[in-house]
Amino acid sequence: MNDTAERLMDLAESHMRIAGYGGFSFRDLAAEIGIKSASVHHHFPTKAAMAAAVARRYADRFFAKVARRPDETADDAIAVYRSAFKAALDRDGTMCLFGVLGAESGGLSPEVANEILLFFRRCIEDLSQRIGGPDAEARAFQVVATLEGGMMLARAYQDTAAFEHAAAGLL
Amino acid sequence: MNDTAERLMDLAESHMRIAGYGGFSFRDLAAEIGIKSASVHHHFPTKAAMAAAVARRYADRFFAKVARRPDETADDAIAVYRSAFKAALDRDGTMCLFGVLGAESGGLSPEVANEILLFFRRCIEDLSQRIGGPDAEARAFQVVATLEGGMMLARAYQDTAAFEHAAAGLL
DNA sequence: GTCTATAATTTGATAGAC
DNA sequence: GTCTATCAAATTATAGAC
Repeated sequence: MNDTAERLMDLAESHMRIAGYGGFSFRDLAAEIGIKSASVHHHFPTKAAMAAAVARRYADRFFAKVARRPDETADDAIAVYRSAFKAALDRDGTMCLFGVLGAESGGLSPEVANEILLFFRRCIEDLSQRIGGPDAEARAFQVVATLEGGMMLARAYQDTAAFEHAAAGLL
Repeated sequence: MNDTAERLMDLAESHMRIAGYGGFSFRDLAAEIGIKSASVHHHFPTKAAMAAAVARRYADRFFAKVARRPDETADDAIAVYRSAFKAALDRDGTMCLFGVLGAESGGLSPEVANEILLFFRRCIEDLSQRIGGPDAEARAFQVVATLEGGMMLARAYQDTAAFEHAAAGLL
């Protein structure tokens, strides 16, 4: 992966986390790094392919960040997920990429919609195992829903305190 | 409010709840009821104004549906909100209009973004009062976040069971 | 209230030179 | 890897007739 492609993905991710899939065009990205939109197609054949690539990179980084700790408890696992989501919010006030894309997934191409499904399936599966017990899966759904919903509220309020309030009751 | 405007709002709401603000055009709506896009501008001056009107109508209906019951407990109030959100999901599998718009609110015009903020503020204020107690506001944020996030997960999974799992732990 | 016609802009994408 | 040039399509919106 060369440098220009990385910078394009950085910009695409940033725009999508603010305004969704429709929140950027190849011309926007090209202008921001000083090239032409035709050159963007050299790195990514279509917009959908680019969004899918950005989604995969986001997922890779996310799951590296929440990797299982030795001797962790169920509450530890939940805290790790909460911290991972919160980090993005604190950095620049933007929400989880998959929270944005998931909300508008009904209008996205199958290749992007599939990445969304893979991300959340993996979240639920991983968290369920780490929480354990009879209601682990339902609890995992609750944790992910609360964190994603909390980020959405923080976005609407333009105040990260909304996320803190929402997530406070999880532990 | 005449019949054509109502039908246009019905369609706009449906499209937005599936694919967000970018999920419809005036031409789409016009074609679906057999008129031309120029005629849509007779009912709504701009797309943003139309979206704001749809948002206000959705909020009015929502708050009528969750209106406070006599002698309700805190759990009753939470159950009322859960039922109201669930109803939409069961009807056609689409999520809350404000959940979709909230996620992409960073790219929406101020007049639409403001309706989003008003809706969630009113949700939190109403729910806080009906829950009561010292941590009522944080609890209200948690409830709304979990329900909105749960709908988003149900959308991504294309399975309403995801919402059920997420919301199960609220009561 | 709806139409035709059209303007002005943006968008995703391609062909081919350098 | 980036460029110029361009295309076809879509989008929001307006003017003015009926």
